[in-house]
Amino acid sequence: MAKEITSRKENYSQWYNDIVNKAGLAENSSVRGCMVIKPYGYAIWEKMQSALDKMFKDTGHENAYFPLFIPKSFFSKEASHVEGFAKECAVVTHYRLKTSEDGKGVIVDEDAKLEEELIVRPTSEAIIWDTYRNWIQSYRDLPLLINQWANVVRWEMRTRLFLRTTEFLWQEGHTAHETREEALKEAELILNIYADFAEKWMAMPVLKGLKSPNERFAGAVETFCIEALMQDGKALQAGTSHFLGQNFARAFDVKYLTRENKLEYVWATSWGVSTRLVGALIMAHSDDNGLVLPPKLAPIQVVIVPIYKKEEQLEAISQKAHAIMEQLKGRNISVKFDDRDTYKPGFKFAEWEMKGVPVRLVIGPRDLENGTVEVARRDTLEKEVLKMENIDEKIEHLLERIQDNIFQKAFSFRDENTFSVDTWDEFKDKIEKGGFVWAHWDGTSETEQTIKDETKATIRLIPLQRDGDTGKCIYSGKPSEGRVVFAKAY
RNA sequence: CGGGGUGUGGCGCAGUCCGGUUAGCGCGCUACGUUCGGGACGUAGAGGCCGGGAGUUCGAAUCUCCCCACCCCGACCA
Repeated sequence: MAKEITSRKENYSQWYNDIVNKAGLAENSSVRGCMVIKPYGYAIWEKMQSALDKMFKDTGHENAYFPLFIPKSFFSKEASHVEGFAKECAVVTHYRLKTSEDGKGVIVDEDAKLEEELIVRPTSEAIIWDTYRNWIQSYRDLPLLINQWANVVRWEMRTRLFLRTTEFLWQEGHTAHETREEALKEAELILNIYADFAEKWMAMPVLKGLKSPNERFAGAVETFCIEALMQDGKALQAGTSHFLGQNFARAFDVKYLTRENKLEYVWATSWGVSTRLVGALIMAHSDDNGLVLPPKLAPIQVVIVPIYKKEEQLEAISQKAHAIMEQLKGRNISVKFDDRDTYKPGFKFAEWEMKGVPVRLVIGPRDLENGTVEVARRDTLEKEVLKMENIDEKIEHLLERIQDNIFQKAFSFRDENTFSVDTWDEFKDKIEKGGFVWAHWDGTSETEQTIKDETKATIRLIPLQRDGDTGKCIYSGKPSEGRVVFAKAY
């Protein structure tokens, strides 16, 4: 039929595109590389936002908003930061248009050239640290714990809906602290929040770790990350939390008076997750029938489809449906009654399946007679007929089981696709097939780069605790302090 | 930036080689009726500067030249 999607086996990236398209999450816009996030996709992002926002606030962070534009000179104050982002910055050079000579269009007014060009933020460290200089004077102003929800622009060469777009939405936290230890603790706190969010809300298991110098954020001393495994065996960086040391404080001259009345540079962190998480969510759970959403992030958790022949039947069913809706809303379950009479039930089943609604209730004449309702779950596609009594409680439990089940499924998948190897041949073989590959590495950038050139695999993370499992680097044979996780990545 | 490809109703395409009345098809859309426990059907409709410009010709979606845009594959990346 027209609505069918490509199978994962046939063409994984086409499958992904089909889901984004047919579930109505997003579409390409007229602007190259930029997407339009459609209402259903945006609703998922809003659910993510509200959960994360609460977690940030519960740990003492406040929201603020900084400008979209960054003066070029600010941007260049931190050397490695510029180097990392310079290649992908959009630059504003003029502030006015005028009608063209032939009167048919508009052109840039060359007389309206900006004295100093503005960079469209690829991230906000520069403008924020320039501001923090004025906000921070003494240890009493610390810690400064700020987050902002914003859009950023990185001029990417190749884009994919949600996973990599020129403009994307994210949150970026920027904190300032008295001590190195405190800043490190903050970076790890956020890392744990990200991991918790991924596992408890997105039902997506993640590994936590440290980035190698090659993969580290431009301007950071350490980058912590969470990494998830997608169904095609590729890794996806789902969130990063950076310990910035005093790099930005030095670059922007942000000093504070210590308790001992001495001037010191402050210690910093920054951290972010983006709309890329929506892409991760899709690739973590969905199947060949469409999107599969974890109940906790599903904009619609339960859909009710009526089956009827005559108008009177619909009326009786509507009554039942509305009663159920009231009960479910009382338990904070979002529910939609799909009483459109322009589509047949079969069509609606397929459509809600495509959109990943976790639970579908079907009420028809038979159910009215028997006091039952048909309950179908999206994750397993199983159907059962339940008595109407305590239906709200049953559904609440079912949603919990679904949340749990899709996490377990993703967890087993990762488990089955995680390997530990000791030889170069084994390494190449496993990397080729996909998955996380634990292997010894000599700790040098050169080796990492060579491995990347030869296999396209990168070090996704270095585990936080290295358990003394020393060995020999799979590539160079030199000593290794412990295994690190390699994978091909998005 | 290299290499390949494609531009035709909202979407997916045919037609282009070999020029010829009114540019087709499927899906979707609108109205009405019949249907309704896994993607319904009938009837009647609406919807096109055939990517843009310049040529050749009695005549161009079709031939020639020049632009433009987008997609795929590589180098870069949350």
